[in-house]
This record gives sequence, C-alpha cells and structure tokens, in this order.
Amino acid sequence: MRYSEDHKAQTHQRIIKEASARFRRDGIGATGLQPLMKALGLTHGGFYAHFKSKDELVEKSLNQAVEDLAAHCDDLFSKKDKPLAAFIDHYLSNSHRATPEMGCPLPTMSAELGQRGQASPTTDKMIHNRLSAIESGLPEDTVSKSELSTVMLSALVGAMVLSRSAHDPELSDRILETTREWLKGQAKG
Amino acid sequence: MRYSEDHKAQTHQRIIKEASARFRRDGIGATGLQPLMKALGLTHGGFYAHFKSKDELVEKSLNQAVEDLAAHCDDLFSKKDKPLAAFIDHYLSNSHRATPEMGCPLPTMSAELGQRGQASPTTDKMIHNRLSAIESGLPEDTVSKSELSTVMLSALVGAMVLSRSAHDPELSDRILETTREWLKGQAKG
DNA sequence: TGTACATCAGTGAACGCGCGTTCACTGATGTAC
DNA sequence: TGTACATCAGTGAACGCGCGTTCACTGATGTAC
Repeated sequence: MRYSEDHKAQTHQRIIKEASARFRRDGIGATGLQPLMKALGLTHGGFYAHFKSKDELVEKSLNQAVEDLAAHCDDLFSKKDKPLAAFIDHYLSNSHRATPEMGCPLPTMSAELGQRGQASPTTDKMIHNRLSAIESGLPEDTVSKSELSTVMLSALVGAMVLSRSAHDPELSDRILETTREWLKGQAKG
Repeated sequence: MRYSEDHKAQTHQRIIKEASARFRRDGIGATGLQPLMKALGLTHGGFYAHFKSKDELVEKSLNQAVEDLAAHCDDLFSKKDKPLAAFIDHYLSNSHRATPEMGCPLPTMSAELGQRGQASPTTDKMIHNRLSAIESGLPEDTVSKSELSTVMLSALVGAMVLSRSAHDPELSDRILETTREWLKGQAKG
C-alpha cells in the first residue's frame, strides 16, 4: 500500500471533523465541499470515495459532534461537584458564544436541519443526550425533573441563538448573563 | 402612466412580503431571487429596480416582519385579560410550529443572520420588542421583570427551534407543551 | 532477485445547474406642441 | 385633434461564479511467479 493501513480511515475522520466545524460556524448550505477538501490539502474529487453525498456527510458530522460533546459532557459531570452549574456556565459562556465551530450544534444547525428537511434520529439523540445530562445534575428532590430539564435546554439553546445574533454587544452579554444566572438559580432547586 | 400611481410601491411590498415568508420557511441562503420573482408573476431582472441587493431585501423583509408581528402582538396584548399566557400559548402552539413562514423570525432567521454576519439593529429591535411585550404582561409584583422576560424569550425561541428540528413528533410535542405550561406557570408570578 | 500485474486513495477536468447581478430593450402611458 | 417625444415598471438574455457530482486517470505500493 502507498498509504498506511488506516490512512483512509484517518482522512475520513479529518473530513468529518473539518466539516462538523464548518457546518456549525458557517451553516450547512454555506459550506462548500470544494473549499472544505482544499482546506485539508485534498482535491474535491476524492470526496466521493468517502461519502456518497453531502447529506451523508452532514449526518455523519452531526453524529460525530454528538459523540464528542457527550464525552465532553460526561467528563464535566464526573469531575465537578456542582456539574449542572458548571455545565450552564460553560454553555452560556463568552467562549462558547465566540466559537460555534467547537460548540453545541443545536443553536447553529438545528434550525437549518429543519428547513432542509434533514431532521433525523441523530438530532433527537442530541436533544435526548442534553436532556438527560441536565436531568442528572438536578437536585434529588426536584419535583418535575423531566419538565424542568426540557425548559432549561430550551432556554440554553434560545439564549445562545439570541446572543449570537444580537448586534449590540451589551444586549448579547445581557441575554447570556441573565439566562445563565437564572438557570443556575433554578438548578439549585 | 401604464400602471396606477402606487403600482410600483405595491410591487415593492409584494416582493418584501413573499421574501419575508420564504426567508422564514426555507432560510435566506436557500431562497433564490429568480423563483421568488417568478412566484409573483414577475421576471427576475426587475428586482434591481426595487432593491440594490439581496442583502437589502433581507434587511427590509426583517423590518417588515418585525412591524407585522409587533402589531399582531399589541393586538393580542390589548384584547386579552391574560395577555402573556395567551402570547405564550400562541408562540408555542402547533400552528406556529407548522407555519414558520408566518411566524416569528427569531427561531428561523437569527442563527443564519449571525452566520452571514448580517446581524443588524433590526435584529436587536425585534428582540427588544419581544422582551418589552413579555415584560408588560408580567404581574405588577414580579421581582425582576427584566431578567425573567429575558429568560422567557430565550425559552420561547429555544423551544420553537428544538421542536421544529425534532424528528420524533412526540419529542417535538413534548418540548412545546412542557415549555408552554412551565412558562405560563412562571407568568402567574 | 527481477518483472508483470492488481490495488486503491487521491487527482483534476468536466458535467449541468442555479445563483446574484447587469443591461439594452419594450411598450403602454402621459405630456408638449 | 393629431403627432412626436419622455417616462419608467417590467422584460429577458447574458455575465461570471461556485455549487454538488461524475469519471477516466495516476502513481506508489504490495503480491504473484
């Protein structure tokens, strides 16, 4: 072989990783396959040796992002003693707002996935992951954990969408901070 | 004149109206000017007699949507005795979920506006409108009206984004219903 | 040890298509004389 | 009353461009004999 044994698998993963970042940062429709492959030092023709279509790449990128973030989330929930507060702080942080390409796909991709008619079980898996993470961080004696975690996820996603689209930095900050502190208040029970 | 005196102004408005619907339903990038003009029985060449670019149309469409929804909202708040509960019911209704083209631009357009670098004072105006509407519907004795209305708007927008992107109808319904009932509980004070 | 062949990840030209945008033009009307 | 001209909303062909996708090919490697 001209390449090492797992070379193709590595390239496959590199494409997914780069795509998953670009889809979140620029949007799915605005991400071209040609520039994407070029950024990896490859030519666009080779793309179809790895994926049968752009839609398949979207699906796989989403899956990858879900797994990465689930791992990251588990990590956070196992290390901190107040994991839910830490999660909220992280989700509604300036750094998450500034780096959509590394962040949660829900505020960046889900609207477009809906519009493209590309909602899939993967989208649901992502939502369920987030919901159960939040739920596991709620105090034992919380009355309606499932309901509260649903509302909390809605507020997290909505606040990030709004703060990213606000033109005035003060408005953007205020949305983030207010929602963050309020949710942490709720998280205490 | 070949056309009535306000003919051009009418066409101008028809373009804005159709665009504002398509932008919300399909996304900005996925909406072509050619199909848009065709749907109005016009040819695409004439577009630039009305707008200097697609971006200008986006901006004006958003402005139009903001004004329409503000009017609709004022109407709702003046007629009902529990306007905030009615607003929440309406925002998180099945019918709003099913007709993004007639609904709030925040869940449908704001993420893309951010990604396009097209966030503008109009986006902020839309957010401020919604915030003050919600705030005006909160009970007199609410402790931190401004904070609560911010969180409520985040939850409204997030719940709509999530429910529209969910693949499983049950999950979609559950997000809508749970957030709706929970927010109405908060609205009571 | 040397030669012929198979493998296969990646190459790059080409495909048709729709995009946003430009522009010379049309043709029905109102106005001037 | 009739003719020449100005107006201007809308027409439709054309522009260059990037898109997703296809495909015949390359060339470095491992294998067979």
